[in-house]
Amino acid sequence: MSAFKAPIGTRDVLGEEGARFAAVVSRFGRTVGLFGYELVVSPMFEDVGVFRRGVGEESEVVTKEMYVFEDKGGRSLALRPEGTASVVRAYVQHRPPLPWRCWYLTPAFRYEHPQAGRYRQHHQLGAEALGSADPELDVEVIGLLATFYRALGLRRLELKLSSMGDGACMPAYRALLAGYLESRSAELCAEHRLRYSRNPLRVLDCKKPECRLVAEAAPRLADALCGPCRDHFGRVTSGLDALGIPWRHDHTLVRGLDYYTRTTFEFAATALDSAQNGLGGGGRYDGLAEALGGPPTPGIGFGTGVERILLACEAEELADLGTGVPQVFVVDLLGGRAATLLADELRRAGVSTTRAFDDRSLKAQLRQADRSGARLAVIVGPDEEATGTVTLRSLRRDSVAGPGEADAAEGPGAEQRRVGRQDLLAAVSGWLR
RNA sequence: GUGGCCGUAGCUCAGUUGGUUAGAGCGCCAGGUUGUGGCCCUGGAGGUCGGGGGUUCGAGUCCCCUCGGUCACCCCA
Repeated sequence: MSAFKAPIGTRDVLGEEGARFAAVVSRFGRTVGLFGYELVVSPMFEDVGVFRRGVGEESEVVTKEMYVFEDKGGRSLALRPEGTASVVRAYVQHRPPLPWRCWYLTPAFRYEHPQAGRYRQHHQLGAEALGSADPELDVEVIGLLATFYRALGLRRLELKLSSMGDGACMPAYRALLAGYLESRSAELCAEHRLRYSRNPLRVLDCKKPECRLVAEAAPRLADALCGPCRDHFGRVTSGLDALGIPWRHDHTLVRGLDYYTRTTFEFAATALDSAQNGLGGGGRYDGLAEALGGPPTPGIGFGTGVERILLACEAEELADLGTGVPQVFVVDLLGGRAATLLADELRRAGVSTTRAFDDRSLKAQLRQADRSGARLAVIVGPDEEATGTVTLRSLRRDSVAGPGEADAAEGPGAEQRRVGRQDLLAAVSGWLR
């Protein structure tokens, strides 16, 4: 096969799916607008250090999944594997007034073996809020994501919540856990027997039965939290309760990115039976700005995958995401220029309009009009031209109501009628109402 | 990175122990209607059977390699 295909793990979104993709994005835009977040656009590639130091040297994403390349100037760059590190880098560079609350849509690249709901390029919608350590901000950000999912009509969701502690209690817990694991290291699975000391937290969500057994009895982070972290977590959960957002404390929620402190959360779609049912997640990253060379600045945010959302909507059979079908289809038997002008007039008036090209037969144009999903055809041919009129024809089963003369041959209740050329807009908008 | 399953028209698939010019449905295009879509009828276009090599008189069918898809592990959106 000599024709090119999209690279492995990537895909083209078009047709019906394109309409749903656009609907998801626009609904996110509406939601963040409701919350007063501003759009931030940052580059799709960054100095590789942004991710190494931001996401974490030890993380799976950085160690094995990054697309790293050298440009012609010898700079070492990486395609962004996620959104947060870039946004925080932009914050450090521009220092916008705090609190800075923003949102984005970005492709994300990870070199992984593709499978259901997982691609080498996927798309994330995200929001970040920097400059406040107030737990009410955590509640707002999680609430924003919940509001968005609700706006899409998603119902079968589970919110998992945890706390990663902070600079005071996390290192102590890590040491405590490492000590515990050492005492039972012989019982761990082959992989973790050798690597538990490098990142003890990973053992907690290892799926191997032997590790699970050891993890059951391990000291819990929730019990090791310092006072301030415990208070913070309590304020977050009570805030979610107050907003009526159900949640579940998940001790095994150890998110893969190293920058998280305190609150971490993840929404899973229970309607999805595939292995990848995580819709979106995030957390607080109070040390991230500093790690990227900026002033200490607390922050919290999330990313959510558009492809996963689309899968979840499909699983919950949410058909009504609003497709981009036009309202009017102009049929032109005069060679095509008349359609250009009529479509322009309708579009200027805010009526979404499409038309045919290549001067096809009336039959062919109407067939195309039917398929387009438009409600109404506006037909111009020699007869209309001679009489200064246009013909409005219903493309549905209903008849053409409103102003204008019913087609003499069809009588009242006809599915098409003639109106004066100058009455086009009034007749069309009357009909579409 | 590891493993299971699968690659025949745009899509979903059929193709008998290897045997003539590779089929169907849907979709697309045209006609049946001197200006009327949806339903129906008729016709048409569209395939180097993923690619390469091998076995054979002969390969969509058998063997090897390779590329791709899919699902799972790992990890994550």
